[in-house]
Amino acid sequence: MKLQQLRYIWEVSRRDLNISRAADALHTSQPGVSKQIRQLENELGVEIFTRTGKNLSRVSLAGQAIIDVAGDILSKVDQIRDIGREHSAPHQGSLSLATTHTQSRYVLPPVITAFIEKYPDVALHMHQGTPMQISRMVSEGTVDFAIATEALEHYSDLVMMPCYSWNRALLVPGDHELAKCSTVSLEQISRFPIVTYTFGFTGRSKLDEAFAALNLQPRVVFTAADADVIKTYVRLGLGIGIVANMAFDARADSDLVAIDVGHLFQPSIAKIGFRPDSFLRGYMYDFIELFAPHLTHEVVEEACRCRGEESLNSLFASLDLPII
Amino acid sequence: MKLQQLRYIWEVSRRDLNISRAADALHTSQPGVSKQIRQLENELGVEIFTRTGKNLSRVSLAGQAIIDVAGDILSKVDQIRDIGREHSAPHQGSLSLATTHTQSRYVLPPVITAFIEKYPDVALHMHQGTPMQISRMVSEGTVDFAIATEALEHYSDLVMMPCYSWNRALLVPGDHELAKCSTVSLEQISRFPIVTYTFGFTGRSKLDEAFAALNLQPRVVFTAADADVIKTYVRLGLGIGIVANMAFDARADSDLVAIDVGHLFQPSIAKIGFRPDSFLRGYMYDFIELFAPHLTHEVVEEACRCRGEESLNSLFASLDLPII
DNA sequence: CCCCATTACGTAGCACGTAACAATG
DNA sequence: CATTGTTACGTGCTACGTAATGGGG
Repeated sequence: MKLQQLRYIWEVSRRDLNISRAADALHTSQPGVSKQIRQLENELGVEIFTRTGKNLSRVSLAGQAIIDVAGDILSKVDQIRDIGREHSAPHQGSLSLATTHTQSRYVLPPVITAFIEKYPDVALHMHQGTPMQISRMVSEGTVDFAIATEALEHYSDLVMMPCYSWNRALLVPGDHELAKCSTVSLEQISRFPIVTYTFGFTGRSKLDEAFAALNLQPRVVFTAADADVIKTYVRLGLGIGIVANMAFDARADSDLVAIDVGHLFQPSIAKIGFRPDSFLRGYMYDFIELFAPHLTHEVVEEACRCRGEESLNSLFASLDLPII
Repeated sequence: MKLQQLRYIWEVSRRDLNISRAADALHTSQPGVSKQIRQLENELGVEIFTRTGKNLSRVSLAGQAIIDVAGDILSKVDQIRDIGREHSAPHQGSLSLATTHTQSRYVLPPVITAFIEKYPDVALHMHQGTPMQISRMVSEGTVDFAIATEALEHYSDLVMMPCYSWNRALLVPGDHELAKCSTVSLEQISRFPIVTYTFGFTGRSKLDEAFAALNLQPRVVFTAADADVIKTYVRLGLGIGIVANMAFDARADSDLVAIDVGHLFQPSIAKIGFRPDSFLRGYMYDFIELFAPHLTHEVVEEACRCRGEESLNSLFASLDLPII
């Protein structure tokens, strides 16, 4: 058994059982891949892929188990490479994030600035996507970290750490009748058409819960995945906006009035998540700490060790989060 | 990076950093090992072993991390081999157990008999040792299973499942004054010299606790690691014996009288433990079920999935164990 | 007829073994 | 001087690439 062979079956299973495409992706010849797979199957005495005629049709039962373990092995091989790099060139490497619009547009810029100043030789890759997309990316190992408020729970195999707590702001045009109110109630809000996030984005669920609890039916006339679009339609007078409070920029949005409505909704918690079996480079720990100062190197390591849900929760129960 | 290289550094670190001995163990030449290690170090850009002159003196910081991951990889490679065997020859393979004397002498014989009848082609390896020794063996992967009452807790990285609950019997010679009592108290027992297990063996701790709770100081005049020795000294009249009740054989020990003292002590629970990352062959599931019928294939798989202590406990809380 | 996997075959690289060498106690 | 790791060198295996072959849809 050779690492190449594991890499081959892994890639073939990823590429819809197409050996040719897998060979391309691996920068090698297709007969070579074919032969190595056969050799591995011979050595193990079991078919990994079942063939119909000349094509691979599906993964055998044993094959699936083998490929899963092969995936573990390959990720651990990468881990060893990272350990080497960490000790030979601690300030070089790459860091890839997957985040939502809210994070990358309003929260991350100062963090990224500080990071690239400290680590100019670390190549930064940022991927934006829906909460579900970014969860999948980190779960599959495409990126190192995911940062989001929603959907990270769906992948239970991730380590998730709370970063900060935030709540909402009500945005109205300067000439709106609510503009002079320093505080508003849910009843008042529900009288106006509302522009806010699409379901599944940026804590939308907590918003719905608050109205439902009072048996109010808010008239949501427009939903978008990000606050920039929401603000645009608030400016057009389509309705009043409810956005994450970090999305209001006093300077750039001086034509709008923001009214804090944190007392009306449950706070949401933004989290950072990563695979528990990944090796974290030194600069990755630093990135986390830049983003969430309470998540020091030690706390993160402790969180990695906690496999169970409960022990993780108890670890963070005592910490008080920054509130934005 | 090649699997061989990982095997080499792993073996060298196991063999006290002696490349020559590692090469012997690996059935290859010593220069080959030396060269491959250097190549790996080159590729990773980091020294795995620090050398003083010509000898390897110790493992570097990065080296230790690398070796640990290499160990994981190698065990997963074995796992893949096992998956292959499981599907090509499900009734062939090997099963190695580490158990205490109590288990192997009194509890396991019928289980083993049934097992080898069902799986004549599975090579069975049994290792006997102290609770600490067998815990270490299973933790290091030397054996597949450990079966014991004590010490398995010390290795928290193991999956441990309760098998049966047992308590103690008092053994006295036929002419002893307690021989006619159908039931005895701790006070009565504490009046006589006692022969029982050495500390750390076969539930000895529960025994001490029971006396301590009543502020009694039993006169333990002789301790042994197994019931056979204890019975021998009871026969010699050195004292009365307290042993696990499964250690009394009505036929072979007809010269002794056994008095059940289960009401005087907390019951002990015998457990089976294995590494959570090991691949269990089909016959291994069957072995477990032969030994502890409530531990079916499904229950064991469920237990493997539970990483946390708590979730494991809650899984078994509802099961009622066989009582011996 | 195109796509795709397998077989055939030649080559280049490399892992491994033998032998010689160096350093350490 | 015994033990141990490294360097030097030759060889045999094999992984891989090119080319040819064969099935399926």
